[in-house]
Amino acid sequence: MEDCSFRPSTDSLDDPPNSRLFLVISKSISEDVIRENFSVFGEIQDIWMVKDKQTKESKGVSFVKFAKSSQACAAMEEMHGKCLAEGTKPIKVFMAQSRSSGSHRDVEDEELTRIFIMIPKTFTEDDLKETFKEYGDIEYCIIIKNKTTGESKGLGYVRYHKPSQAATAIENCDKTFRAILAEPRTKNSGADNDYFSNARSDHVTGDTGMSGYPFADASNYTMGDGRSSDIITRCLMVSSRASITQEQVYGLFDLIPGMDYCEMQRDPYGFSKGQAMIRYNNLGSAVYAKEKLNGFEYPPGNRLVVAYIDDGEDRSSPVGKMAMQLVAAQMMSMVWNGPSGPQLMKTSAGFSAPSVPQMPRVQTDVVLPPLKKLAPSDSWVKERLFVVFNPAPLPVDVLEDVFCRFGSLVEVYLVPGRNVGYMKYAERKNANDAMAALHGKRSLTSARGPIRAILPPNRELSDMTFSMTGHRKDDAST
DNA sequence: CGACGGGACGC
DNA sequence: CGACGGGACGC
Repeated sequence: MEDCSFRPSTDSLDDPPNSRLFLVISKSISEDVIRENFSVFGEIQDIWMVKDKQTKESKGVSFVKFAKSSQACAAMEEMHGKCLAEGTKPIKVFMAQSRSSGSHRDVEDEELTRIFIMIPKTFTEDDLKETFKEYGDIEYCIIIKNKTTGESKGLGYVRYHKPSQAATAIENCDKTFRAILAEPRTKNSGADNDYFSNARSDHVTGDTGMSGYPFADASNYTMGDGRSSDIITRCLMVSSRASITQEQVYGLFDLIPGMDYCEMQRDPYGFSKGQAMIRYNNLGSAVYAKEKLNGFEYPPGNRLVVAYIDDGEDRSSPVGKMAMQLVAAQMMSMVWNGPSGPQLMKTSAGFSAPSVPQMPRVQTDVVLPPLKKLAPSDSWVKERLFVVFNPAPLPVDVLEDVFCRFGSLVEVYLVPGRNVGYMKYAERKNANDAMAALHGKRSLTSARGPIRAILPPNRELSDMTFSMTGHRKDDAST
């Protein structure tokens, strides 16, 4: 694997951290003797004895660089206090301070024996112990909990007895634990912002919008609501506070097939009014678009308002309104969602939709597996797909629809303000299956541009890249 | 007490 | 082309 004995000792950086030892030894000890005694602990990448520039005489100080921190730690533990030759003083072995630190303070075991990890919220301290005892004797395990509710914050500490045990755990435990050495607790300055970090809500995209947003209550229409704005037409008006381009509106509403018109509204002076008109060629698409996109955060944090507008062509009598809604909703439900679309069920409550095989809400030339349930939200994420959208992200529910089909999808996360996101899976195999199925295939509804995704490892680079080409419903004929 | 050298490019 | 959000302890 990583023999690389030909590699010149170029690594002047202390990489990985804590892999270089600082030795205080008798001036009479040679480099060869050091090598003999230390190479039994692992791959030595470099030995450097500090010598007087003129006399070339050893100053009794050496550095030994190992490939791994665990090797350096084991050597330190075993060799500290040993005599390397008759009549010489016992050697001292410390972890070398990182070259950039500038400090020459001894690194204490205290700083090398406690690891800090991310764990599922369901993990108990006993689970922690069971998981991490294979790397060495554990002094204690602690899970960080909310002090008032006692609920786990998904973070923990494991204190080992020896630095080599902590290093081995960091090197060998599952990467999803993100194990690192814990900063010593005594130092208050580093992480004293507990109050801020603890106040974080789970919803990154603030929920502050609903209250105080003038259009907030214009969301889903309700049955029996007699407002005159509830006429059903093929024509929609979308309003946005944040500036939004015609491209973006087009991309968003074109996700629903049947759009035949989309235009930003401008005032008489040509300034955008933050509104756009969209017309579909059928009522069902318009109903579905309003249902799905009204209140949708786009860009994240900006709640779109979508309402029907009367284009003079699709007036419906108040009497027929409800029937129209039900028919349109049911139709779209069959086409897009299968019988169990959560939002549409609200509209057609009590109405038993015909049983239709699950059809994806997206159009692909890939045969997608059937819908699968999402994994529980507190599932441990073992793999993520990194997805790039162009020009704009697809709605989360559409992405869920596609990516859940390979199983164990935990969450779709879109990076706020960027055209990228992550599909998180509880099982690596499912993520790989999604890649295998979608790699190079034309799929997904029309973001009018390619969507590409890669499988990023949690740490390592990966060359597994695939692209999904946007597919417009209305170019099926071409 | 006991702390920082050597070497150097390929698209 | 395009890349992030979590993560710190009452001694």
